Amino acid sequence: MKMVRKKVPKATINRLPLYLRGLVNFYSKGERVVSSTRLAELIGTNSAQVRKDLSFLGEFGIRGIGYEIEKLIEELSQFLGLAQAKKVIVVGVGRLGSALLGYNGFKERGFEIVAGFDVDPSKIGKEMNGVNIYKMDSLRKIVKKIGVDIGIITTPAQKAQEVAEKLVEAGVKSILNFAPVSIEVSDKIPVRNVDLSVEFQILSYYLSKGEKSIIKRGNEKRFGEGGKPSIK
Amino acid sequence: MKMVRKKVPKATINRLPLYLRGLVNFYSKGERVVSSTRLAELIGTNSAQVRKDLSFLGEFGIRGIGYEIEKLIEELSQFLGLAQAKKVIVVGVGRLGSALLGYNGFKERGFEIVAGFDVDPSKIGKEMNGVNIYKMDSLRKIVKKIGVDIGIITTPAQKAQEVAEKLVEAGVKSILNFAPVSIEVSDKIPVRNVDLSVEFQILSYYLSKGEKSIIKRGNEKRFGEGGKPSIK
DNA sequence: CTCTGTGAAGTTGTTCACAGCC
DNA sequence: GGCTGTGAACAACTTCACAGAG
Repeated sequence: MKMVRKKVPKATINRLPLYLRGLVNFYSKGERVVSSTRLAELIGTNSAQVRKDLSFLGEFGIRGIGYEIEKLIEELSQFLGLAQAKKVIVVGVGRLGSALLGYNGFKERGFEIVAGFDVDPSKIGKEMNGVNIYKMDSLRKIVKKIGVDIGIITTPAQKAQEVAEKLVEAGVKSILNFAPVSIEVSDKIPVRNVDLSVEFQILSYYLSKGEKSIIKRGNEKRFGEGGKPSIK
Repeated sequence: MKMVRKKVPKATINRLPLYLRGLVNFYSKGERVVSSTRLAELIGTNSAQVRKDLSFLGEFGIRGIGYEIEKLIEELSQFLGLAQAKKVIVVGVGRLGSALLGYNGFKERGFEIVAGFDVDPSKIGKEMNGVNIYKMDSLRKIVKKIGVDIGIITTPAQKAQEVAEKLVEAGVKSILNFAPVSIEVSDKIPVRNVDLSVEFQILSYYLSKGEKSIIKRGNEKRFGEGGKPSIK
């Protein structure tokens, strides 16, 4: 029972879902084995990177052959905690919120949107794509009842911080924020931000520079609030 | 006329739009000067990081005081190439594509969506939020005519690669891809990928680990295709 | 005394290069 | 001969710590 699996770098964590995506794709095309080189091409890195990344989870390659796709998918899913389905809610059923409610691809991947919330009376009580829209006041009660893994914020910027606090208070375990502000959650709740204007602006820079190709991958950590430095 | 401004790290580039966002926010609240510490809190990093990042663009802080917000906004906008408005098209007017077409926040920030494209005859010829939807066959002609800075891909995964190639071929200068596949563009065209399932899966990992807070920021580079290493 | 700008130190992440197994 | 796994070298990025300006 060896428990001390080496610490997996954040940068690696961010790539694992991409490997998984590619592997599932390969598998559905009938392939059963894949080399690090092939996987690397797929996500725009090199084979050494792939081998190093995968080596953090264990040794499941076969020298001279490659990786058995089915087994790798299993290992990655396990490692990423995808074994059980996750429950997701969407707060803010505007254009983007509606688009997310309407997309069925998440469910296939184990992320089920179980409720929507909004303040607009014309939306409350309706259902979209089989998902009920509730009023904000019900958030706490519903979250307590069904247990929610991920809360998506698709409200206007000014409401985002307030919503984030309500989500945490209600017991939502992590947050995906689409509002164009940084939200501050006092707790140790994982938060990821997706700001499309930021994406545009980064592209704008490379455009104006006449720069080379870039592939975006998530990254950047922070602990709690203050930015306390760690041990030294 | 000193031209050899130091190379700005990718990690810094990815943070600049966040500083800009925060500065605009501060400014609209009537503030005129800001310290590195305050800016750092805003995006979840520390003051040394902020000062180092800004120092790559020049010296515009005032010792003992801080940064003049208006000036910093100007410098950042300039640096990111936001001085002239950018033209954007959306290929794939499904749920997500429609949401993007309907959102007016981009225009305010200088990114104007000038056309949509789809294969669905029921959408072609319509207009959404003042943007005309064209058939895919018109892509080349329209892009040639108006000049397009950013092409957004919101098609199903199977079509994304094909669309990417058409965009490049038509002369679109950069790509923002929402389809859940890695696209391969032969040219030196900047590409950024946003895959919401990937975001979910990264959150899933931190959830299952009971891990600390993370803030996502884009990152990861690649040159052209092969992954050729650089000079040694 | 406050807050910036920046070399230097420290940390994290990537690539090399080769031993080991198929 | 082909491909993985991995220490060691290298490169990128972050944080420290302090000189210097207001």
